Amino acid sequence: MVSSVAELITEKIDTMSAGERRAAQTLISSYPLIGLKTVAEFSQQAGVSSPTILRFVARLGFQNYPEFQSALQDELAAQLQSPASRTITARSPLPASTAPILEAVLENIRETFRHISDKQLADIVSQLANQRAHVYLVGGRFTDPLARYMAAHLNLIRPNVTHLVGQESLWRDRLIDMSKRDTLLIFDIRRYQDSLVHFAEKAHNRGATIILFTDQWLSPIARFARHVIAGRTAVPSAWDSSAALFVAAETLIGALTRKLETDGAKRIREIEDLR
Amino acid sequence: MVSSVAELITEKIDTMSAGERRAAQTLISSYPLIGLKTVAEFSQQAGVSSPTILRFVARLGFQNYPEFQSALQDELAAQLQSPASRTITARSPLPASTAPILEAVLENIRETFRHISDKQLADIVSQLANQRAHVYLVGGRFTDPLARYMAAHLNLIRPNVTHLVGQESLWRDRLIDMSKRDTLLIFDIRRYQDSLVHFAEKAHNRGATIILFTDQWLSPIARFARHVIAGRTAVPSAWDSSAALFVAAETLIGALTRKLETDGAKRIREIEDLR
DNA sequence: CAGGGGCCGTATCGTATGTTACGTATTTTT
DNA sequence: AAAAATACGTAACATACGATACGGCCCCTG
Repeated sequence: MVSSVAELITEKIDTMSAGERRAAQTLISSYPLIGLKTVAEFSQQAGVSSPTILRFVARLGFQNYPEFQSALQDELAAQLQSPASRTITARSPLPASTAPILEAVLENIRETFRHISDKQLADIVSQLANQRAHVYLVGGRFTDPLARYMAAHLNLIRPNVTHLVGQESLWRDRLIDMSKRDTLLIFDIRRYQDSLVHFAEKAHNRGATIILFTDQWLSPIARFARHVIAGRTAVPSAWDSSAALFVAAETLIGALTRKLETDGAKRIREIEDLR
Repeated sequence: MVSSVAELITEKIDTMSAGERRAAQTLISSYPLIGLKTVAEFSQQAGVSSPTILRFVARLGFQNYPEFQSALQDELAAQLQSPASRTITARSPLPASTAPILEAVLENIRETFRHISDKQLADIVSQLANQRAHVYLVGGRFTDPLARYMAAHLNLIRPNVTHLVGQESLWRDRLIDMSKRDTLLIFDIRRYQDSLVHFAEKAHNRGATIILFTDQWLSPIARFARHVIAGRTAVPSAWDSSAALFVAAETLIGALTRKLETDGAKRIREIEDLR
């Protein structure tokens, strides 16, 4: 099995003619970006004609140019997805140690936050800072604990926080209480649960603002969400990792606490007194 | 001067309509590859129509779609040029406000695993691998979600897993079922809860093996525990961070899955069939 | 030196892609 | 509550792109 186009080239370059070799070398010299541009640009860059490029692509075994481009894009996707994966696969196929998973998790967290801007965070925080509006939290099979964790903290720093538990039919009863200014915070990663999607849609129809924590492939709920936090979940393991979402949730809690600290400090003191 | 398309998006996202935001979120979630594909594919992926994609591109300030694609390709070229530049760009876009907390969390995770040996992990895993023995999980105020998360996974890969919920009096009733070979997995961080300590002591007296997830100052339960995972929790925030413990829990799940994969794979398949 | 085969570019064709106009639904405003 | 404005999708359009047929050139061979 040959995985990368680059390997394919080195494999077949002996069977190529002069013009095709020029195409190959041009592609390798700025791999793989030239290949993503049009045939015309590629040919001009290589100093050959368009048909030569197409013959070059055909010799690599691709049926047509778009198929060749798709292969390059898939490679690129694999590279960009987890930069750590290169070093991982470079070492050993099945390491007994936990280091690879750990590195992947750390990289996931970093990558996740690279796509979260200050402004987005600030918007979400101010949405959650409206203490008169209700905040509802709900999660899926594996993410419900995240919702629970966040609800436990939110309950401390502001009123009107509800974690929706148990059966879906129980959630539905709370829909009636949701109004335009309320917020629904949903956690949903693969495999996305129909029940969550339906619930999100209904809440959306009632005008609630939806904040979605999901994975990088985006739950269908993204369609209804005002804000989307897309966390990286891929790790070299049988399971996905929710660590990045967990850290994102913690960060949100921290930011909200800072924003509400004047009110919040008083509230927390009162709660402590009650214990 | 605005360099990256990603920055452009965060800058203009609140001037966008719902459909355009979907496009933006989709692009960011798998940045930037979807933007290199055709308008049709992009629109389908985002769940909107082609014109919406084009309106989205236009709002970002591009004259037409190819110009937008060129911008993405130029970015990609700059990134791919030097592998070192990736780590550079990896730092700068991190949101300023969350950066300190984020760095602290990452360092906490790394530091936590520095104190966990492969042998310790292996010992815990083989303790949990005994499928005939029961595994009980319980957590404190903020750590109960961690216990719940772990229980959700453990339940999939082995039988006889019980997450103890609700009032302490309910836990006590399970003590009678605990025997010498059973395992109690406890999460407890500051402030350590008396109820958990008492429960751990009683379980210990009945001969159960206790695995403790705690913070670096060690819960008093450590006295009774056979294994202790001490996670770093300190972050520059009002709250402690349980992220390191969360990752440790995920790692344990992963390691156990690998150990039980022959049995586990069959079990998971059966569970899938039942859904 | 004549003949043949392979290589490459020019020019043309069909099609997939980006673009735009228009109508409908939804939301917002008065 | 009505009307205006905005947002979104359907469908028709034009362009630009990839594909292909064809002809000339070079090199190798007899």
